[in-house]
Amino acid sequence: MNSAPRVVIGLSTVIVSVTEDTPSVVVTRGDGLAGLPFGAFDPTGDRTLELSLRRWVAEQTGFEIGYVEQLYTFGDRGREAPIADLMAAEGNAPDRVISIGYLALTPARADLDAGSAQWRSWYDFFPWEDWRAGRPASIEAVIAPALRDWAQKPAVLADRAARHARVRLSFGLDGGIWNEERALERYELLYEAGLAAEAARDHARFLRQNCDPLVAEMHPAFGVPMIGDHRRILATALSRLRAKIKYRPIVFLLAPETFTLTHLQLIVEAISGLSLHKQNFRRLLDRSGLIEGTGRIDTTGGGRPAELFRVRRDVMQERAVGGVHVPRPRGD
Amino acid sequence: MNSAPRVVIGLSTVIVSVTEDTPSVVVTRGDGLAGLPFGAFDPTGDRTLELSLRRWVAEQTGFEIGYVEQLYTFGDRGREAPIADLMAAEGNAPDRVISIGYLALTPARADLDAGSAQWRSWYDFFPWEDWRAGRPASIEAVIAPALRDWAQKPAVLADRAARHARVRLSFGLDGGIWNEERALERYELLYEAGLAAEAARDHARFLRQNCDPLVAEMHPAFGVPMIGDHRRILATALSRLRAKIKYRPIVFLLAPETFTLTHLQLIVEAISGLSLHKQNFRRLLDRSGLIEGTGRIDTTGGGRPAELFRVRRDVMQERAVGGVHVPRPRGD
DNA sequence: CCACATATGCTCACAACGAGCATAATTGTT
DNA sequence: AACAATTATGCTCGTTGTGAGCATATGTGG
Repeated sequence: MNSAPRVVIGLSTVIVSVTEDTPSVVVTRGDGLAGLPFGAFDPTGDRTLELSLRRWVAEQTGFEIGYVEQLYTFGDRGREAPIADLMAAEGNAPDRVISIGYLALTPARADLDAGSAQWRSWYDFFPWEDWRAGRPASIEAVIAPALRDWAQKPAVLADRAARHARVRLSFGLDGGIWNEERALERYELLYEAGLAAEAARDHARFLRQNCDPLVAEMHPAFGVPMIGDHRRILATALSRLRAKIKYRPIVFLLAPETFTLTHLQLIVEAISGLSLHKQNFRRLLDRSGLIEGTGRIDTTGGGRPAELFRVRRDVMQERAVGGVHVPRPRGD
Repeated sequence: MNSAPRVVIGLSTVIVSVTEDTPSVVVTRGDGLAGLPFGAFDPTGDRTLELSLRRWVAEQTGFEIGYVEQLYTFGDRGREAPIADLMAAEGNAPDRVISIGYLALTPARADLDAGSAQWRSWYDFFPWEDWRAGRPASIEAVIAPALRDWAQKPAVLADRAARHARVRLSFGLDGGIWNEERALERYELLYEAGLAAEAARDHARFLRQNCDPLVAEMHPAFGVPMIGDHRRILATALSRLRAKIKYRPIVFLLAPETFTLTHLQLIVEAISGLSLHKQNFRRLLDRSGLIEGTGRIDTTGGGRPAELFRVRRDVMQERAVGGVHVPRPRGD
């Protein structure tokens, strides 16, 4: 009965939280390989996509998520969402899986219910994205050479030039400037160049080979792989969050009720992967009018105690803008 | 046979072009009510969503689209994509329709093939969004009173306050500032307030009534309605384009090969719905380094002839940013 | 009392930007 | 030919934004 093709909508969520200086995401350990929380949309039951998402995230991880936004819808054949495998294992393989990625932000690292989910730094998956202590050495040592090799491959000169330009632009090599927002672009480039473990897996799968090349020797500089298209979705979340933090006051969704300015700065630095000028960060926040001091003081730090601030929720909504302005290097 | 639920992926495209000072989109006339070009994704045939889109846009309108980006995926029950009706009419009703909106930009208004498609100003659908000649009178005269009525309806004080705040924020009433990027927010508000004709239709449909309330008397200030969720997708496109034009050099995708600076300014003004300061616009473009003068001159204008410029395509790619900076009013 | 650490306040130079004046090069009119 | 009308282009001026760094305040532990 070859009636209508079976389409399944897979929803995957990047749940982000920052503790101290670590930006964490919820991953499911599952069969050893990390993955995002995911589930299938119920076409007959769920009224909206987002409600569906909230429902099964609560079921799976045991806590209610607050802020959620849609990231992107993927539908490439050959880069299927892991729900495809799950259903195939049940002898229920769909003709096609459409994968919708979501981003959720939570202030504190809420305790996770089951043992199947845990928090993990997103820089485990993208080591090259953390520039807080300067440019990661592995870029020049490992990633750049591999990408240059890839760029040299095409026979036609123009193709080589195009590849070199892409490498230069996305990774800021050869005097180019680093743009932290281009995280997705960088991951996609590594995937295309066969330097993401997922690329080898998808390729083997396409050839219907039965090996599991994810265990193949891949240099740690290229990060920890994930199931299905989940690292792609995570990279999308990274890019979106880094861009949005600049023009919308969403940092506060990641901060606790009261916080010191240093605390807030650590969150922004964790997200953007850059280190910021302390005094200017304070000035910016001061002028934004988005926060107000509580009289209280935090004495847990080493030096002079810091004042605790809180968000002015009334102003939050009003503000069209209200980002935190990650600086560009000037004349450098 | 109630086996697997039938899910259909509908793709709709907002194809944008600007001629003179009119931002146009391709709409299909169809049964009298305007709609965007749309089609169903073929789960077994098409390799990617975007390829599917390009294929049937070419089939339907007869020209190849260039730049395309995904907007958003809608799945609300009760606000279905028009493909649901189309399939239902064929006795082939799906259990659920997921609607993915796309935005395409073309420089010139390419000739449309069949008679079923035509270009139309997007301000026909959103008259309140055009502030180029100052604040539209219909906002204060028609829209604001209707929204204030709606905001007064709830019995609980807090609900009324919340509604008033939303109205004030999105439409910049009572001293609030107008943010042209919030086009989607404004349309959604009008829909929720029952001031978009589509809301009445969806409501009647939900009640399984058979009337067609779209023909009901709705003041022209609320704009021309569209089939299905297409005006929602169009509003999404408007918001996205207005935001993106500020930080990415995408204006040039809407401009011809060579153009005068005034021409470019007209495009930006048409998109943003605002009028800009001429000299500052020039200075900004000059400093961006994104364009270069051809020696040639355009004499079609009334006064002093203007120099023709072209894009420096090499620089286009390099630039992380490169928007056109629509100004905020200062101290107003 | 001192070294140390962190928080907080302030200045300075320069870039970005909103606004408007002035000038240049056309066409059409008297 | 002089002049108004129109549009393009060049420039200035004052204000605000911002990168960078110095200086001071306030806690801790020797």
